[in-house]
Amino acid sequence: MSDISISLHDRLVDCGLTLIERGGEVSLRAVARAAGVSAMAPYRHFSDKAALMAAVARRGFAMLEATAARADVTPDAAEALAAQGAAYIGFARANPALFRLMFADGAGLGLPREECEGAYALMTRRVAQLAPARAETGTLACWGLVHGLATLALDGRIAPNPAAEQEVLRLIAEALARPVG
Amino acid sequence: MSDISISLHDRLVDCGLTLIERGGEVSLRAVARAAGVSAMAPYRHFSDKAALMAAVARRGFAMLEATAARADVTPDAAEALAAQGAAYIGFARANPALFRLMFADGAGLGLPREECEGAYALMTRRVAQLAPARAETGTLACWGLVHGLATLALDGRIAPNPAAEQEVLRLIAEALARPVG
DNA sequence: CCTTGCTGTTTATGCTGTAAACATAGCGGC
DNA sequence: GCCGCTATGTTTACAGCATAAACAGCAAGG
Repeated sequence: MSDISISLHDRLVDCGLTLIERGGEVSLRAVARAAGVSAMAPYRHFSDKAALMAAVARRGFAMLEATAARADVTPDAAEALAAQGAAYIGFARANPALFRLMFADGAGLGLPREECEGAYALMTRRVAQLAPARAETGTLACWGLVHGLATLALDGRIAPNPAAEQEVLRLIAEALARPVG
Repeated sequence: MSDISISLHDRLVDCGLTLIERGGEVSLRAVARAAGVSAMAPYRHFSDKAALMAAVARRGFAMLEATAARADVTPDAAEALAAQGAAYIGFARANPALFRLMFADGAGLGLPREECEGAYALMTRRVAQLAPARAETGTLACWGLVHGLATLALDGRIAPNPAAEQEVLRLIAEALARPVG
């Protein structure tokens, strides 16, 4: 098509990302159409539809990490944690289909752990700073809570309510900051 | 087929539930095959594939509520809350595809609120008992956390670890029980 | 009896993922 | 220059999907 300089491989991932950001179901054929090639062309670069979607999901995880990193600016650990959480939830709401691909559909996608856990590592660091005595439990709690709110939000189960979400995030940050009960 | 006494409508929902509990993708045709009728027969009882799946999801929500209710036995509110959470997560792990249908796929299914919130109401009651001053925030936190852990678990993002989950659930229950910070 | 409505059937259409065979273009070795 | 090789694309073909349309039997009610 217009951009002959980049490989079809990358163009397919770009088109997949664009299509999935637009919301609907993404078929291999639709991606191929968007890239201006035949329906079978993607198979020269990806063994599967799943492999193509995995490449798109990889990009998604990179975007999520970047979003969380951008939010993680203040020196105050609790505040940074809440900001990360808000960014995570905001990312899910801004890219619902991509987020679903990354987590729900991505379950069987077989992406390597490290590719998926950039944002998780950022959170781990802050939790360790806040509650070194129970870093593991704390991270699980934070991630679970934030991921749950994100999931519920994009499934339409809870209405967008940043104030309430902030309150909840602060609730858990406080609980972590307190000495072990 | 064998069971002529119950309506095809109900038999289709039964078969849908059975198929989805077995794990894989559920096609309308597969449900029809399982019920022993032609591929078009379901359309006499459900306008859509989505309508049939909504009926299955409704059953799922009833099952989830029953599971949570069975766990909600002790008088101690914090303990009961943790037990409910464990039951919720256990349900998700035991019925991954059904759980996904109920929440992720069910986003656009248009089930009425009341049908989906049986388990939620049980939780609300306990949170109100534990932290009447911030019932709303508390319920959001509990639901978000439990739902997040359930989702992460069935997406293979966290390994099954009931002990760790109990610890996390207790952490938030304690945070709620404490006076407002 | 005859119509009407309910419930099922068969048939057909356009989508999907993917297998298989074929084309073509660039490239290293002779 | 030519020969084969590999990479990358094409067309064609097939099975499975949701769903539309037309048709068939059968109960109830006039």
